[in-house]
Parts: sequence; C-alpha cells; structure tokens
Amino acid sequence: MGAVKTKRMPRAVREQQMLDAAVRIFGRRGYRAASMDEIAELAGVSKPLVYLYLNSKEDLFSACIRREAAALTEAVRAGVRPGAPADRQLWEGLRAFFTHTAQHPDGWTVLHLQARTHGEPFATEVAAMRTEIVTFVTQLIAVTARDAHHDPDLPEHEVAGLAEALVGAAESLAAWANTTPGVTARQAAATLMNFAWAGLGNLMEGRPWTSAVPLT
Amino acid sequence: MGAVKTKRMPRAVREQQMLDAAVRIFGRRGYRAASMDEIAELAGVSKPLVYLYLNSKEDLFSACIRREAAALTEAVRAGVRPGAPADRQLWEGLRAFFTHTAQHPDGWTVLHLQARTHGEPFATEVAAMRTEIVTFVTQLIAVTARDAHHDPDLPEHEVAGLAEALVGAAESLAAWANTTPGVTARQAAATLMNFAWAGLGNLMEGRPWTSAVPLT
Amino acid sequence: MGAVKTKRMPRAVREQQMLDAAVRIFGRRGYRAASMDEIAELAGVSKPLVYLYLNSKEDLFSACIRREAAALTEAVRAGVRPGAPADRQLWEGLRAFFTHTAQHPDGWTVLHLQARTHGEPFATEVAAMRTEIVTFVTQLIAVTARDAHHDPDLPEHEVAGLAEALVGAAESLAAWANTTPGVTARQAAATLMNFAWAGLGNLMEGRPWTSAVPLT
Amino acid sequence: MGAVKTKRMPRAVREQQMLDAAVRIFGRRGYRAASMDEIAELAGVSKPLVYLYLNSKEDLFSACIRREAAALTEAVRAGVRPGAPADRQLWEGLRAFFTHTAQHPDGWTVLHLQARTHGEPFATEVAAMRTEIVTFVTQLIAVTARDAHHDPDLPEHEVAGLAEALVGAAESLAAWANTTPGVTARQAAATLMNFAWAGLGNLMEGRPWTSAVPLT
DNA sequence: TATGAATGAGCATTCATTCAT
DNA sequence: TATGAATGAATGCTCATTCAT
Repeated sequence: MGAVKTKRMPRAVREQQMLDAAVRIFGRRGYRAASMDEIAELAGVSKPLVYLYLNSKEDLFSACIRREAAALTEAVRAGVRPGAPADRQLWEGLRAFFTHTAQHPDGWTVLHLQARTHGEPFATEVAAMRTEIVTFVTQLIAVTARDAHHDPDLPEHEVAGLAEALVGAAESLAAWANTTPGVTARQAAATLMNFAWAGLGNLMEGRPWTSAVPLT
Repeated sequence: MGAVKTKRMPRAVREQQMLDAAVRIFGRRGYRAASMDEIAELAGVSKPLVYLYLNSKEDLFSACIRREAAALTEAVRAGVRPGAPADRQLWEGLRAFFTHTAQHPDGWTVLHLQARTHGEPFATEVAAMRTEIVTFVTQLIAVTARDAHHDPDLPEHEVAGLAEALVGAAESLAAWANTTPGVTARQAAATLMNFAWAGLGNLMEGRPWTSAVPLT
Repeated sequence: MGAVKTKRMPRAVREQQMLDAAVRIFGRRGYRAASMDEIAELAGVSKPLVYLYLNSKEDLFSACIRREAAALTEAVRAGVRPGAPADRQLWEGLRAFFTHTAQHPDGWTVLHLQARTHGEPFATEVAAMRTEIVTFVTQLIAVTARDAHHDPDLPEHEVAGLAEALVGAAESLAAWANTTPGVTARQAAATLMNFAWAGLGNLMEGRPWTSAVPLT
Repeated sequence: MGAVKTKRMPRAVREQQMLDAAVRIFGRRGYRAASMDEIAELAGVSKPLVYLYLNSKEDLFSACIRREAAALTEAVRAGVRPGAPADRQLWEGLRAFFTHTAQHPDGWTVLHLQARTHGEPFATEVAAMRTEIVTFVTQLIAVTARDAHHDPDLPEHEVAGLAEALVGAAESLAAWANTTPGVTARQAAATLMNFAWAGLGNLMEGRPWTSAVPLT
C-alpha cells in the first residue's frame, strides 16, 4: 500500500509523502494510538528520516493540522465569490466545505476529532482555523443584518452563538454525510442552508421564536 | 486532591468513586493518554482494586460512557413534559441538555470527544445514545409537520439530516457555552431555539431557501 | 465443578478439599501458572481460608507433593508381597505403579513434571520419594545378584545407573500409557518387565553387551 | 556477568546471544518464572531489542526449543554411521546423545523438563523431536528383528512402548549423569546399552520374561 | 540523503498475600 | 470457622527517540 519505495528524492516531496501517511494514520487511529513506526512504514521511509524532517511526533501532528487546516480554509475561500450576496456566499462556502471534507475524510477527521482531543497545543491550532471560519460566517450574518436595516445591534454573544451553532451543525453534517451512503456534499449543503437561512433571517428581522406559554 | 482516603467501603460506593475519577481523567486526557495509575490515585485506591471491580481499561471506559450517557438521556427525558406542544418540548429538552452538559463537563467531553475517537466498541455505545436523542428530535419535527398538515412527506434523508444538524449545533453550543464566560445554559438554549425553530417551520411549510441566482 | 459449597466443616476435611483442588490445578497449569484464586475457587472456599490452613503457595505445593508422593509409595508398597521372589516383586511393584499413576494423573504430573521444574525445595521432596523407589529396585537387583552368586560386586555406580534407567523408563511409560488410548497399566508393566528383566539378568550374570567391532 | 557489552553488532549475532541467554534462564527458572528482564540483562542488551528480534516471550521460548532440538538431533545424527550394524548404531547414538546433553545441560533441561510443562504449542515442538528419535530407535529395533528372522510381527504397541521406555531411560540417565559427579557420558551410554540390548534381544527372539508363578 | 541498531521510560495487567470483621 | 476489601511488587510489552554509519 504505502508509497512506492523510490530512493533519493527531494526533501519537499518526501515531506509530503510523510504528511500524507501521517494524516491517514492519525485520522484512523488518533494521536496517541498512532505509532511513528506505522507512519514511517506507510510513508515508505525509515523512522530516523521522519525525525530528521519533522522533528517529533508532536511537530508532525502539528504539521498535519496546519496543512489540512490551510487546505480546508483555502478550499472554502476559493469556493466563495467575494462580491456575491450574503446568502449566496454562505451557500458557496457550505458547498466548498462539504465537498472538501468529503474528499479528504482523514484530514477532516484529524481536524475535527483528533486534534481537539489532545491538550492545548493542537486544540489551539484548530481553534485558529475554526475562528477564521466562524468569523467569516459572523461577518456574513452581520452584513445581512446591516443590509436589512433591522436590529443592527444583535448582541455580540448572540451572533457568536449563532455562528458557533452554524459551524457545529456543519461539522456534524460533514461527518454524517461522509459516513452515510447516498448523501452527497450538495445535499448536505442544501439541508443546512434550508435549515439555517430562515432562522437567521427571522432573527435579523427581530422575530425570534417565542413560546406560546410562559417559559420557566 | 482526589477522594479522601477512607478505608473499607462497600463495593458499590468504591465503584462510583472509580467511575468519577475515570470520567475526569478520560475527559481531560483522552482514552489512550489516560493512565490507570492516575485514575486509581485520583479515586484514592490501588490499581489492583480498579481491575478487580472494573476488569480492564476498556471496560472501565465503557462503564464511564454508559453511566454518562444514561445520566444525560435521563436528564433530558426528565426535563421534557410529554404532553406539551412540540416547540415547547424541544425548548425544554434543549434547556435540560445544556444544563446537564454544563454541570458535567467531563462527562460531556467523554461522550462528545473522547468516545468517538476510538474504535468501534466505544463509538457504538455513544452512537446508541445519540440515536436516541436524534430520534426524539426527529419525532418532534415529524409531529409538527403532521400538525401543520404541510408537506407530510419530507424525505427521510432530509429529516435525518436536519436532526443531525440540530444535534450537532447543540453539541457545538454546549462546548462553547461551557468555555465562554458569561454564557448560561438558558442563553445557549435560547440561541439554538431561535436559530432552529424558524428554519424547521419554513421547511415544514414548504418554503425552503432558494438562491436569487441560479445555483451551479 | 468445584466442591459443593457446604459451610462450616472440620479442618481436616477442608484441607483435603483444598489439596484436591491444588493438585488438579498445579498438575494442569504448573506451579507458577497456577493461581491461588483458581485453586480457592475450585476448592469452594475463600482465599484467606487457604492461607489460614496452608500458609503460602509454596507450602501448599509442598503439601501436595508430600501427599501424592506418600500415596504413590504406599500404593507400590501395598502391591508388593515382601516374601516373593525378586522378579515377582518387581512385577508387582510395576503393576502397582502404573495402576496408581493411571488413576491419579494430576498427582503424577505434579510429581513427575511440575515438582522437578522448580528450584531446590520441591525437587528435594520428590527426590526423596524417587530415592525410596530407586533404593527398592536397587535392592531387588542386589538380592538377585547375590542369589545368583554371580558378580556380587557390580560397581555401585553401575547399580545406581541401572535403577535410574529403570525408573526413568517407568516414568516415561507411565506418561505414555496415560496419554495413549488403548494402553493399559498391565500392558505398560509387561512391556517394561520384558524389556528390563533380561537386561538385568545378563548383567547379573556377567554377560554385558559387547560390540562386535572395537569401540572408539 | 553475562555477555560483554559490545555495541552495534549484526542482528544474527545478537539473536544467538539472546537465545544463549534465554536457554540458560529458561533452563534454570522455567518458562513462567523466567523474566524477560533477566534474559535481556544476561544477553547484554535492552529488553526492547529482545522483543524487536524475537517478538514475544512465547516466540522466544519456541525459538529456544527449536534451536536446541535441532542441535540435539543433529548431534545424534552426526554420531551415527548409517551403514553400521543396528547395535552399533544404537551405541553410537546413545554416546552422541549423552555427550551432547552433558555439554548442553541447560538446553537439555529446556527440552526435557521445561518445554513439556507448558501448554500445547511448546509440548508439540518437543514431541516432534522426541518422535524423530523414538522413530529412529524403533527402526533399529525393527531392523534387528527382521535380521534375526524372529518374531517379525512384534505388535506395534509393543514396539512403541519399547522405544518409549528406552528413550525415557536415556532421558533419565542423562539427567542423572549430568548431576552425579564422576559419571561420564560414556559410562551412561554403556550402562544403558547393557541394560537395553539384552532385553531387546530376548524380545526379538521371542523369549519374554514370564513369571515363575501365575500372575494375577 | 538515508538507515540498521539500540534504548529509557512508561503502561496495562496479574498475583500472592494481608487486614478487619 | 470464614470472608469481603484491599495492596506491594512484579512482569510482559510498546513507543518515541537517538546513535553510528
């Protein structure tokens, strides 16, 4: 399975092979359960070479996270046309997101599951990426609210919470779409868009849900 | 630190102490990184006793998952009045959910993050709980749709996706509320309710989001 | 399987139950691999009681060896009529030996295999029993030699070696007869008797084997 | 104590060192009581290296058994000249056997005592070697019987029993010769040869032992 | 650029044994 | 006479990491 054992190749190439292997193993086993032996073998190199290039298991995992996070944010960025209307931008972003995660399931697992399960250093790196996406969504919401000239002062907490909910829903749907046969990235995006946009719209226009009976 | 070292107590009590300690350590370190030594020490007993009562690390982790999952579903069940209107039931369920997860952060972490990161056996146990909750939400949606006499045949995939998105949003908000100072369980529940109910309503009534421009 | 759990029985009886269990477990697993837990369970008592009566694993094993060795030597002794001719005595002894070992396979295993595998203390106890039997055989040989008035001074080493060989052959045949279906104690005894008696006779009469060609 | 700590040697050499150490420790302590720590230390390497090369305690023990069994059968084979008369071949085989076991006492202990005391896998490996030797002896007996044109149809059970007895006597004598000062391999071989050949001869010629008085 | 040889440190698990009742 | 509760001390095994070439 692992990469074909070709001797003497430039460092950059070897590094990518190693990262490919590492993402695969980390994604499937988790950070702790993944062994450097298995990664080296899958990469088709000896263990000392992995250390020579990537320094340590921790650094290797960090490098995986950074590479996958960059690829994901880049994919989303590339999918969105900046000038488009907010709902359109959200739709495009969602499509790009679900498409990319479907195409890189191990990378997505590393970001979504594994990286958050282990102490500070890694969680921080993922949090940075998450923040970037949440911010992007938050801005879309804010822009929409401004354009609608309604309720321009949705409290900050509220907006952050909404973005958090939206991103959480997306993450959950991504995992679901990846593991449920017959569900495409497009369908996942549509499901979430339908679900979310009305709720956002109502909020923007100051019509939140209120119970028909007094709440406790 | 750790339980006060009281000698000679009945097995049932000791077992709960051990599970308390295990949930804490598993939640903070993850399954692999958690050591039986640390768990035993926090529980105030020797390692052999942990093995005598809980058999193995794997069984101990399973026991944690089962206990925490049972506690969470029970909390949600107890918070919901069966006869109430669907939106009201959803609201009550969300409040109970956010309250419980806020009060048992380690237990929630075990269920939400750690248990899903490790092979089949554990993921399956959590999936069972998740399914139970998703089913509950799905039924609320279905009931609402039926009551509204609208679009009674939302495709099954669509409903499952919605439930998945809703639960994912809730999970994400729970983590957010737990780590963001000044955000209460009530606020988290309200944010999600506002976000979700309109979207669900629109869908039920056959008014999904549609792009102002043709989609690719 | 284990003894029926009857409470409060006299010490002597309990001890025999424990020894029964211990012989079975030691015989099947070996000294080290046998666990006090398993022995106690098979004996139908709690572990502390085993310690109360038998002190330690080492003492328990010693007690097993002593009991089984005594039983075996007693069986052989009881099978031999003192006044009979030497060949007759040997035959009777062999029959008794093969019969007893066939009826107490675990006890025989403990003596033959397990006890000799572990340091000094145990090997010594078995050696004592072995010496007793070897001595008995040696005396039969000596008596025969004296009666025949031939070569009355077979060197001591030679006699000891013969006895050793005879006992070794018997031990080997006992294991073989116990594990080979269709071989009875009587047949095993006959085989060995046929094999041994002629050789002994020749030696007594000063007609050892000599090579047809010079030995190196 | 133990091998001189020379660093960096080829795998094949290290493996032999490890097997040397393992045979010694297994022979002296038994399988269960032997610790991988002690073996590694005696071999002059760290424990992980033992595992890297030999996989597990079980595999290590197997490797010991195989190596020692091969060495012993090879020694016997090399000591016997195929064309010689049967008694001559038996004599040579016995000499080679006693010489080899005297020179490799730990190896012999591993084969004779330790390997047979522990479950199936090991016993099977030794049984294979034993069968090889028993077969060799059985053939010598059969050849002798054929050459003598006497009683060509000694029942199979009888022959197998004889071989078993002979090998058992040899095993016992080997242990005895190894632990009794002043007894050489040559003497042990002579003792057994004297003892056995006459008995075999009588049997071949149809003159088994019969009691002077009726047997029970 | 690349690797075979080697290890320190840690971890899950087991077991003989004892204490308090 | 009898036992439920509890532990100190190993032991097999693995893993991230480095050295010498």
